[in-house]
Amino acid sequence: MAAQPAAPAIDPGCRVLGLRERKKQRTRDALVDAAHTLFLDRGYGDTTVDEIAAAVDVSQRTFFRYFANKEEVALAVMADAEDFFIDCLRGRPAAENPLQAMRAAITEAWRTLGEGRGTGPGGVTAALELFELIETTPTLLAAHLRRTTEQERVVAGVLADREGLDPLTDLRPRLLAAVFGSVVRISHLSWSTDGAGADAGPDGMIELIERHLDQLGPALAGSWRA
Amino acid sequence: MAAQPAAPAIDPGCRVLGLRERKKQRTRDALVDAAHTLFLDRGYGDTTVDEIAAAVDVSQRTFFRYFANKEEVALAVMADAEDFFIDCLRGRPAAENPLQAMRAAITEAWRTLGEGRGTGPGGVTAALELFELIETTPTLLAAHLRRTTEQERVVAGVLADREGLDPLTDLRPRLLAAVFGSVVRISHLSWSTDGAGADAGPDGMIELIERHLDQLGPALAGSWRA
DNA sequence: AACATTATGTCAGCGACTGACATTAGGCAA
DNA sequence: TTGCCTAATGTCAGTCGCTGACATAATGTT
Repeated sequence: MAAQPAAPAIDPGCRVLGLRERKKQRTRDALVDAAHTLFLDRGYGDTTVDEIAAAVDVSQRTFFRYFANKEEVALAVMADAEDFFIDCLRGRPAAENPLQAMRAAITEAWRTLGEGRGTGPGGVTAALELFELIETTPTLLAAHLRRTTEQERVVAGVLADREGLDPLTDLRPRLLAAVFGSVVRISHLSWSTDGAGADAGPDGMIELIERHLDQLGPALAGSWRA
Repeated sequence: MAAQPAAPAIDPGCRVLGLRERKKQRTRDALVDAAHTLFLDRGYGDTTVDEIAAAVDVSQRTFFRYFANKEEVALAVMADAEDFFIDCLRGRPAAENPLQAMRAAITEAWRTLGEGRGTGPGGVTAALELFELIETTPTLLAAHLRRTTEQERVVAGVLADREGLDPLTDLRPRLLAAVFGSVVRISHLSWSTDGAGADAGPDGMIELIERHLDQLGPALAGSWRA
C-alpha cells in the first residue's frame, strides 16, 4: 500500500504494451473498422454482428466481449473524440471563463483530431459519413444522444470544479454544458445535411459552431424582429 | 374525389367513435397501464413483452401492432404530453415573443395536465415515477432523448412560422428549441432526483423550469464570479 | 343475410445478447 | 526450456425483441 510492489530493475511498464494488450487493441480497431465499412456499405440495420465478427475472423461472442452492443462499435470513434474534448477542457487555463474555455477546448479538439488524418479512419471525411449514418439511423441516434448526455454531466462537473462550485446547488454548470451540447449537435447536423456554406474540413466545423454560439444571445433575446 | 362520399343525413361522425375504435382505444390504454405497472414493479429490463400482453389478455403480435417496440409503450404518456405542449405553443397569441410563448405554453401544458388527475395514470405522481424510471433505464433514456429531439424539430418549425422565418436559413428557431429542451430535461432531472426545494405538484415543476430559465443568462455570461 | 374490411391469433424464423463451460495462448518463474 | 497461472477466445444453448405470412374472427355496410 505504502510503496509500489517491488519492480524489476528494468521497469516492465516501459515496454508500452505487452503482446497481449497490443493484440487486443488490434482486434478492437479491426472490429471498429470492419463495422464502419459494413455500416456505410449496406446500412446499419442490414449488417449483422455475425458479419462484423466474421470480417475480423472472430466469434460473435468475442465481439460482445469488446462491445456491449452493436451501437457501441458504431459510436466508438465519437466516444473517443468526446473524451478527448473533455481532456482539452480540463487543460484549459483557469484564467478563461467557462464559455471561453469550452469554445477554446472544442476548437483545440477539432484542430488536433483533424491533423494528419484528413482521410482514413478517424479522419474528417470519415467523421462526416459517420454523422450522416447516425442521424439517419434512429437506433444510433438514440444511443448517441444518450452518450452525449452522459458526457454533459462530466462536463458540468469539470466546469463546477474550475469555478469552485457545487454542481448540485448551482444550476449554471449543467445548463452551460447542456446548451453547449445542443449547439454542437445542431452544428453537426448542419455540417452533414446542408453544407451550410462551410468548407468540409475541421475549420468549417469550427466556424459553424462559432456561428451557432454567436446566435445564442439573439435566440434568447426578447424579440426576433430586428 | 371532388366531394366527400355521400353521407347519411345524420352524420355518423357525430357518434364520437365507433365500437371498433373505442375497443382499440381501451386495449391500448390497458397495455400502457399494464406496462407501466409491471415496469415500476419489477423493472423495465425484467419485464417481457409477453407478460405485458398476457396481463391484457392479448397476443404478443397484437402488442406490436399497437406499439412499434417495447420502449414506445413506456414513453406513450410522455409523447402525448409533448404533443399537447406543442398544441399549446401553436395556440399562443402572436403578440408574445418566442421565449415568452414557450414559457407560457409549458406552464399552460403542466397546469392543464395536472388538473383533476393528481393521482392515477397520467397524473403527476405517476409522472414522477415515470421520470425516474426513464432516467435509470439506459434504453428508455436513449429512446426518450430521441423522441425529444424530434419534437424539437417540430417546435423549431412552429417558432419559425410564428416569426415568418426560414428555419433552414435562420439558426435561432432550432437553437431556442434545443436550449428550451435542455432546460426542460434538466428540470425534470432535478424534480425526480433531488427534490430541489420544489413541491411535488405541477406548480413545483413550473417553478423549477422558471428557475432554470432565469439562470440561462447567467450561465452564458462571461464570468461566473459575481 | 351476404360481403368487405379490419383487428386478432398462430406460427415460424431472424438477430441481438447472455451465461456456462471447454480450449487455447500469453506471461512468468523455476 | 518446462510448467503453471491467468486471461482471451470459441462453442453451445437459450431467452427475448421483433417481423412476415397466413388463417380466423369480429365489425361495419349494403
